[in-house]
Amino acid sequence: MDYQFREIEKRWQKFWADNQTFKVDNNSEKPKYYVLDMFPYPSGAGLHVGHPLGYIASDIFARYKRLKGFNVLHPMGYDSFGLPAEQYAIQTGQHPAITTETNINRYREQLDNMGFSFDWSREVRTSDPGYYKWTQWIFMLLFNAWYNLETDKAESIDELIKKFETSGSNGLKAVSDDDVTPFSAEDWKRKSDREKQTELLKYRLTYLRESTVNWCAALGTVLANDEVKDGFSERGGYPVEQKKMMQWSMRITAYADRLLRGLDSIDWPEPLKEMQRNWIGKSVGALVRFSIDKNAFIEVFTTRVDTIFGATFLVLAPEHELVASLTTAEQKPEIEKYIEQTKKKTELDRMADTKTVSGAFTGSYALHPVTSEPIPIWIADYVLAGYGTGAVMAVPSGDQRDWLFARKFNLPIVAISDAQSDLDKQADPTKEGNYINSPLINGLGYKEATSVLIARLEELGAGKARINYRLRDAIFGRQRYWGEPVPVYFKDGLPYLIEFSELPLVLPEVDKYLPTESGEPPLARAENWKYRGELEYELSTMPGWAGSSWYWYRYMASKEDREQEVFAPEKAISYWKDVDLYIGGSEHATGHLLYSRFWNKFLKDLGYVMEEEPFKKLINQGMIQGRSNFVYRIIGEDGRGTNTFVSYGLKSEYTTTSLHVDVNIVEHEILDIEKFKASRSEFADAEFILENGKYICGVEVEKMSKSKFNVVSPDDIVERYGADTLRMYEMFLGPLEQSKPWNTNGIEGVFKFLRKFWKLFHDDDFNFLVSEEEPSKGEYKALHKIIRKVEEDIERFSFNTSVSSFMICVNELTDLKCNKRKILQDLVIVLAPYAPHITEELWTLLGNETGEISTAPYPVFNPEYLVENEFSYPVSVNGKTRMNLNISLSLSQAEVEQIILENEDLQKYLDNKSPKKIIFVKGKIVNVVV
RNA sequence: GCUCGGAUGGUGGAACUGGUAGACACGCAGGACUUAAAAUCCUGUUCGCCCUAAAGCGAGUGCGGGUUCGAUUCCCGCUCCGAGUACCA
Repeated sequence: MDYQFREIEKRWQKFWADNQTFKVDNNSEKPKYYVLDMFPYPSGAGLHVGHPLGYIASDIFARYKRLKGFNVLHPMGYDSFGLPAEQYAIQTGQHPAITTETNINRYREQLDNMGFSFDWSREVRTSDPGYYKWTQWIFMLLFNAWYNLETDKAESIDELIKKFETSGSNGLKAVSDDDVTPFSAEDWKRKSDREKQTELLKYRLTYLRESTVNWCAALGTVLANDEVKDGFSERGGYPVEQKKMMQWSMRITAYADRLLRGLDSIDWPEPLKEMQRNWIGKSVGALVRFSIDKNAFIEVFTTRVDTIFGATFLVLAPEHELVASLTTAEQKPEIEKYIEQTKKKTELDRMADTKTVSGAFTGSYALHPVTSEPIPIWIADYVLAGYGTGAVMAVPSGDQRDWLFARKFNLPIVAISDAQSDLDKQADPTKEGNYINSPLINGLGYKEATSVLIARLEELGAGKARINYRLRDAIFGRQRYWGEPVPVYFKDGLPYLIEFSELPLVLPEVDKYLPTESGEPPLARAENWKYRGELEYELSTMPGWAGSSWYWYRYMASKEDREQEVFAPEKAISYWKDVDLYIGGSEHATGHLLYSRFWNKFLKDLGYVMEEEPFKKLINQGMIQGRSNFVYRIIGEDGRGTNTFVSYGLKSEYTTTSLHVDVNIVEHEILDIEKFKASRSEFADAEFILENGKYICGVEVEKMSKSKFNVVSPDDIVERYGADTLRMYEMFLGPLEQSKPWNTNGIEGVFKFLRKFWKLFHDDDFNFLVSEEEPSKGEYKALHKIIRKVEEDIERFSFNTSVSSFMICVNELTDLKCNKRKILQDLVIVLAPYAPHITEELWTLLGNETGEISTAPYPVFNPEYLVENEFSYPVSVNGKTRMNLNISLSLSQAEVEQIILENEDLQKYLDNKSPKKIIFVKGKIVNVVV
């Protein structure tokens, strides 16, 4: 039989499902290995050919590790709460659960079609109450926790209450809201229950607070910073504005430093780590107070306290709380006008317009903390209310923005270092040279100056060293329906957790998925919610990242384990520990991957998990872009489109307009004219101007999307070439981490390879036939070359070069007409991770027990077969290639040198001079220097 | 603007710590089989020169320098492309 890929693949996929071949056990003597994919959101469009790239890579790795004797956890699930299903529900009234279920079934079908070795018994769905019960549980843990800076970890809120009871807030080192006021143990005891709860809320790791949030009116919800891109929502692209609202937040800032430090201990791509570092945005500097009068002062944050003597004015953000009280009567109109102006600017304008310098003078002055000189106070929108203290000391000689501002408003520019130059043209932020015009630090360099100054400021009570982070606490509530309900109810306006025994707090049914007329979230419509009427429930739901911030632990719980009342059994967690290899896109750098690290650290602090970091090694697979094809319609003289299309190469001779054409009717840029005519009635009688008898289409690389007719479904490829070809071809396309456009130009080559491989085991009449003969040395050499190569490639995630090596190996064996069992059996195992179906079939034909290839022993590389006695290789003289020498590897270096000296041909090139130097590389002589 | 990647034939891409650049595949050209086509197989394919052939010569990894016996690989400067980020004090 010829290579009947569809029949083989379907049969094995069924076999694996029926036999639960990839079901993994938590009790094993084998070493563990955890290979994880970022689980998908099941969208209505299904998978396109770009989605499985990472899954294929992880599947190859998982299968390889299994063959290598590891107990491999390789699960899959769905991040099934999310906006699209809800938007669809709003439009059609269909419950998001139904939409989600349908989409999941479609995803599953597509995934199964590609022969992945997932343990589906461990599947998770974030929208499943049995799952989100534990998401809610983690929320409750966070609510019941505070961050102790002394022990540098999260602790139970009961510990904090004990501290308050014994010593009040005295000596407490904790992460909290800014507005905490000190109190004694007696004060605490005198507080009412309500007051106590209000105080505790300022310490809880998830808390309710009025804060400025990103409000997206079109989506009717708030968004986290990472869900906003350039002033628009990431999902849907709707405008986002700033709004003050009472909101749930997560105190991720408590973990800022640990999140930063942890990056050094994990094997992640450097760009990704860099993104997280920037997002956390640690800056080391100082807080400095500029006093206004005896009772009031302006506090600024600066990373360059050494430039303080160059500070010639202060600038406040227009929203700064002191602006109103600082504005003098005569400056009032100007200030008000300016604030009015900045309010009108949207967030977008403000970002786009970074060149215009604008501001207004308040009329007030503050005193320089060291020199006591009066310094004018201005406001300007280049100072952000949300960062630092919302106020800066402006040093025009050292900071370009301050310099521009000083120029525009005629404020003095004072040089502070003898190394500064060109101050009339621009600011010079150099740290070189020695300070001038700086009373305390004149003559000193950067390093000493900073510590001298901070010491002095501390002495004066006017400043202190301070580390500032750009990272904000994460807004946690969403005014949406399709998410996890927050397990909280309110009493007297204060939040309380519902009882653990009431979990999961199941998402109630609603009549519509829209906010209520009074603007409350959709959950306000839920009339039959349990305890509704008794309890005033929190009406917002959790954000998309909640369910994905711990899901890898749920996979550790086997199906049986999930009956237990734990998120994952302790025993399972201590066996699997962490994810050894995580594969997914880099777009989650500042979202999912940061939140997951945060929750993981928190769970570690409370002793629920073992490791400080959840994902030891991470690989970003590149995006597969779409490759759009175009036809060119000729524009007639009347300016309207004709029904004549001109081939790409000739289009410059006409006026044309380009039209996307479905990539599925184009092959090697040649349009299938018949299919094109049939595709739409208006094209039925289209005419074509051809080149060389063909219609050549134009090409462009774009994102894969339905509207561009460039979506290629994996199902079509599987139907045509088989899953094994698809898997190998996606790997063959290029390095895993690189983004590349999809094209099928080379897929035939991979398909041919698999068929050749199949033919090795069959005679000319396609009857299975292998020889029991002892293989030759050459045959062993071909085999062991591939064993070594594939091992090396897989270990460094260079799957593309492996595919090439397989092709070389099979070509060599074909040339040798090798059909020896001893060679082929090992080759099957080495290829199995890449092409699991065909290898499983051949494994069975070879007489092995069916379905057991995944537990076969991986062949051991034997270097003996690769040693060659005679090498012929080029030898250079002074770096120029001259001639080939035959030299035995077994000779010593001295003997080789002797041969060179005696070689007449080589001597000619050496002009009979004796070589100065003979260069050996790995025992080979490569160059002779005269 | 800042940070991080990248640039190799007609195309996708190999070359692991500096050691025969262009593996492998696609495409293209020629050939075999065939009445013909498809499929399959074989040969050639970086560019230029030379050529009856065997062979030979020269250039060549975005551009310009440098280190080295030797550079796609390391260093300096530049150009272009991609990603992230953006008034962060």
